[in-house]
Amino acid sequence: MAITIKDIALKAGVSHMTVSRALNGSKLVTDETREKILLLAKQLKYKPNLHAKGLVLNKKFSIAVVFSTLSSKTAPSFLLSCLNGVYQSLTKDYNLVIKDLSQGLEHFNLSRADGVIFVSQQESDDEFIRFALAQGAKLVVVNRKIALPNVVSITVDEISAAEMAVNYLLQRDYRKIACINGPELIQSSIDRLAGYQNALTQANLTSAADFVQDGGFSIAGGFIAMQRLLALEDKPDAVFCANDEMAIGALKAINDAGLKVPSDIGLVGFNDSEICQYTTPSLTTIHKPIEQMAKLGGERLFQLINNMQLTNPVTELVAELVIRDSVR
Amino acid sequence: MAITIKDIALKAGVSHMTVSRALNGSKLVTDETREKILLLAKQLKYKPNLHAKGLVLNKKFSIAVVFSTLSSKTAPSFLLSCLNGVYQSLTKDYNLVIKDLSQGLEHFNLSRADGVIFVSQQESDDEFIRFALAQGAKLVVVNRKIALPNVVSITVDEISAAEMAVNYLLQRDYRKIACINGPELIQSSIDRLAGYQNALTQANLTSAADFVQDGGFSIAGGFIAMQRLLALEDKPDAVFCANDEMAIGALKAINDAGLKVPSDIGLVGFNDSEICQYTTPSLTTIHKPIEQMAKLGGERLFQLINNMQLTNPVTELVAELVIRDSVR
DNA sequence: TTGAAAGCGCTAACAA
DNA sequence: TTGTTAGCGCTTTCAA
Repeated sequence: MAITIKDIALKAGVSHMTVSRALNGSKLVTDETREKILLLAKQLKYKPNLHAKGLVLNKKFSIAVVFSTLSSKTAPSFLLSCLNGVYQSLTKDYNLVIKDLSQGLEHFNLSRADGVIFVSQQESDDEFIRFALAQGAKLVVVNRKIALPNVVSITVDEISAAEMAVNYLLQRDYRKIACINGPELIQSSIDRLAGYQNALTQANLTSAADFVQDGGFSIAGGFIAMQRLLALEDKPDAVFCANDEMAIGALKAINDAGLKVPSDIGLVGFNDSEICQYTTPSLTTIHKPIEQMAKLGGERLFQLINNMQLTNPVTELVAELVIRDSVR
Repeated sequence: MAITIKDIALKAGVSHMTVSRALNGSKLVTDETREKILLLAKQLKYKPNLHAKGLVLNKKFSIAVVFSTLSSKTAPSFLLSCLNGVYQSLTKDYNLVIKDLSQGLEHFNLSRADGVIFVSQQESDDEFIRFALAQGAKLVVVNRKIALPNVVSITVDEISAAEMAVNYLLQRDYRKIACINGPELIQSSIDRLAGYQNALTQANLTSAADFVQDGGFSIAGGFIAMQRLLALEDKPDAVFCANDEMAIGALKAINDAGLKVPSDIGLVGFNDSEICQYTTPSLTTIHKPIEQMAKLGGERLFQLINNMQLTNPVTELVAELVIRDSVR
C-alpha cells in the first residue's frame, strides 16, 4: 500500500494531525516540525489519497468535459482545441475527465466531478443542461448561447461572424452567394445561416431556397452539397461554408467539375483550422477562438467551484475574418 | 448531500449492510428484500459514492490516457482516434482521464488511476514507462514498440507498411523516390524511414542523402520539406510522406511550383485520415488502424486491472495500402 | 439470511 | 502548538 500521513507521523514522532496540518500549510505548526514533515513526505514520495480527502471534504478533484458525441458530428480539430483549452485551465490536483452523452442521461453520474464544462452543439442539449442544473451541478456551457437564465456560458458571436464573411464576398463583387450549412438542429448552423441571410438582406439580395444546402459539417457532406449547387441551372458564383471541413469538400467538388476557385467560384470557410493555410488555393475563413473559449470556460468553472463571485455569467467572444486566396 | 446506502436502509427497514449486499448482487439476500431495496434505490436515484467505495476497495475507478504532449507534435485526428478507441473500451463506472507529460514526472500522480494507457510517440518516453513500471502501475503502451521486457503493448508494423507504400511507387514505375519524414526521435519516423530504405535496397536503388527531408509531422513542415526537394538539381519523381499532414503540405508546394500530382510527382501519405479522400487529387496512403489499436489497448488494460491472464502481451496490427489518385 | 463492528485515509472540531 | 476523537460512505469480517 501507499504511504499515508500516519506513516509520516510515525517517523516524525508526531500525530497524524500535525502531519495533515503541515502538509496543508496550516500556521498551527512550528517551522521546525513543518520542515521535518515536508522533508519526510518528499523522501517517502508521499502522495495524498484523494479518495480519502474527497470523501471528507466532499470534493471529487476532477472536472468533466462533456461532448454531445465523441465519435461523430464534431471535427477533430474542434475537439482537440476544446480539450487543450480546458486542460490549460486546470488547477493543481484536478483531473480532466472526458465524457459524452451517447449512453443516455440515466447512466450519467454527475456526482463524480466537481463541475462540468459542457461543449454544447445543439438545441437538444438543453435536456442535459436542465438535468445538470436540477442536480445543482456547477456548470459552464461553452460554444452555444443558452436561453435558460443564470447559466454561465462562453460563446462566440457567430451571427456577426457569418455576416462578416458574406459581406466580404459581397464587397469582392460576388452576387450569387450560396451557403453550405451544417446539420439543421445545431446552433452554429442556425446562427451562421442567420448571419448569411442578414448580409444578403442588407445588400437587398435574396437567396433562392436551393442556394442553401446541408453539408452535415463533414468533408464528405460539403462535397455532395457542392455537387448539388453545381447541378443547379443558375449556379452560385460564391459559397459561404459553415465550417472549414465542408469548404474543403466543396473545393474538391469544384475542382472535379473543372472549375477554379476563386475565379469561377469564391469560397469562404469557418473556424480557421490549420488546414486552411494549406489547401490550394488557401482558404479564406473566419477565425473562431475555440481554445480560448474552452480555457475561459475552465477558468469560470473553477470560479464557480470555489464559490467566487462571477462578474460576467455570459461572455461572448469575437471572431475574425482571415483573408487568404479562395476569394478573388 | 446525496443519497447513501444508510438512507435506503432506513426506508427499507434493514441494515445498511443488507443494502450493500443487495446492490452488489450478493446471494445472501432474500429476493424479496433485494427487490425492495433495488426499487428504493431507483426511486431515490441512488448513486454510489465511488470515493468511499474506492477508499475501501483501493480502486480509483478511472483509467488515464497519457500523451507525450497534448498541444503539439500530434495530429488532431490521431489524438481523437485514440480517445475514441479507449473510450469504447471503458467498462461500467470507469472514467477516462486525459493527461500529458508536459508538467514533468515529479508531479505525476499515477495512483489516481487504476491503470494507464500510454500513447507513446518517442524513445524519450521510455522514462515515463520506467517511472510507471517502477511504481507497479498497470500499463499498456500503445503505438510504439517497447524494448523493455514484459510491457504490454499494441503496435502497428510500420516498417512493413512503409515498405509496402514505397514498393507500390516502384511498381508504378517511379524511380527517384524521396521521403518526407517525421521528427527525428519519433519512433514512427524511424520505422517509416527504415521501411522506405528497405524497399529501395531491395530494388537495388539508393537514395541520395538530400532525398530524405524532415517535415516535422506538420502540414507546414511538409510544405517546406517539399520546397527543399523541389529546389534540388535532381528532383524526385515521387515522394513517400511519413504522414498525411505532411503529404498535404507537400501537395501544396507542388501545386505552387506549377507541377502536377501524380503526373509530375507521385505522392503517398501515411495514416489515412479522412482528409485524404478530399484532396485534389485524392491521396494514396497507408491505413493505420489507430482507433482499433487504442480500443484494444483499453481492453488489454482492463484485463490487467482484473488480473486476468494475458495470452499475448505484445500485439502487432497490420496496416493496409489505400490506393487513390496521387500515384499514376 | 441479516446485522454489528471495525477500518480504508483523511480532516473538522474539540481538548489539552 | 499539538493531540484525540469522530466520522465521511462504503465493504470486510465475524457474530447472530
